[in-house]
Amino acid sequence: MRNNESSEDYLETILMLSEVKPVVRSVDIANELGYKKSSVSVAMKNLRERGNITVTDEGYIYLTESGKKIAESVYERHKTISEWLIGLGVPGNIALEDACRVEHDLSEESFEAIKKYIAEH
Amino acid sequence: MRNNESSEDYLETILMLSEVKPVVRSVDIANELGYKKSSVSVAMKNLRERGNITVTDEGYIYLTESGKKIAESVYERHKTISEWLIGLGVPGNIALEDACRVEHDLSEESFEAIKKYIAEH
DNA sequence: AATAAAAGTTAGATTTATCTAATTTTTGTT
DNA sequence: AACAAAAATTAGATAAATCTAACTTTTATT
Repeated sequence: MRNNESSEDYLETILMLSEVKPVVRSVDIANELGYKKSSVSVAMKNLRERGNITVTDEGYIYLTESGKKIAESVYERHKTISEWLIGLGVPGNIALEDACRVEHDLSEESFEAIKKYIAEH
Repeated sequence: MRNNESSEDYLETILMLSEVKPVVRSVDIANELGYKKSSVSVAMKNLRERGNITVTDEGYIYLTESGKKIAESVYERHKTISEWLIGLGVPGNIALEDACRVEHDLSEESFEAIKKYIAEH
């Protein structure tokens, strides 16, 4: 029915992991998301075929330009939404969980409007 | 992976339709949501089995108490979120589409926090 | 009452994203 | 080099929500 929520989550996770680890492998993603390695393996194959990631011979995963663009967009939403919810008094763990879902749901228009509003208040 | 988004949508649609129509039938839901009759038929069977709706011999669909509770909760979110987005300058049609998605993804805590914030501003 | 139209149901297909289990490949340690 | 451990892959299963196509039942019209 909906969008590429699953793919967006994988790309976002690759970006987040790459900020704290020297290299990102399938097994790192599996641990981070709580999925089985086999699920991640299939998902990486799809992302590779769609040109959103490259995988080296050693199994190191890198975002392509298109993948990075998606990942950064989702990650920005994640941070903006979770910080905003926390600012409204929502407990951190709940705010983060909610942000993980809502980040995929908003149109560009709505997200920009929210961002602008937050910046002004 | 996630919640009962589909079921919540059906229940919300039944509630919305019941506000503007004397009775609600499967075909009305199919038209409203743009689904095939067969899909709605299966979905109504599930909602019936879960005790969220009753269906009369004539095929009229009514929410049970539990169904109404879910539907009203989702519908309130729908209205609150869409009105808020519109208030931020998001075009109406986009705000409504976004609300249709976000309404299923917010925790009770986050929704209440947003509602409280809106009421105070 | 006969027939057409509308509504509802059933069976089977499709897609997506996960899983388990088994296998293969790679890496690291003795 | 041999072996164990870790990582990756493959094949097949499952679940959810939709679809198409065919069929049945109900309602409305002549």
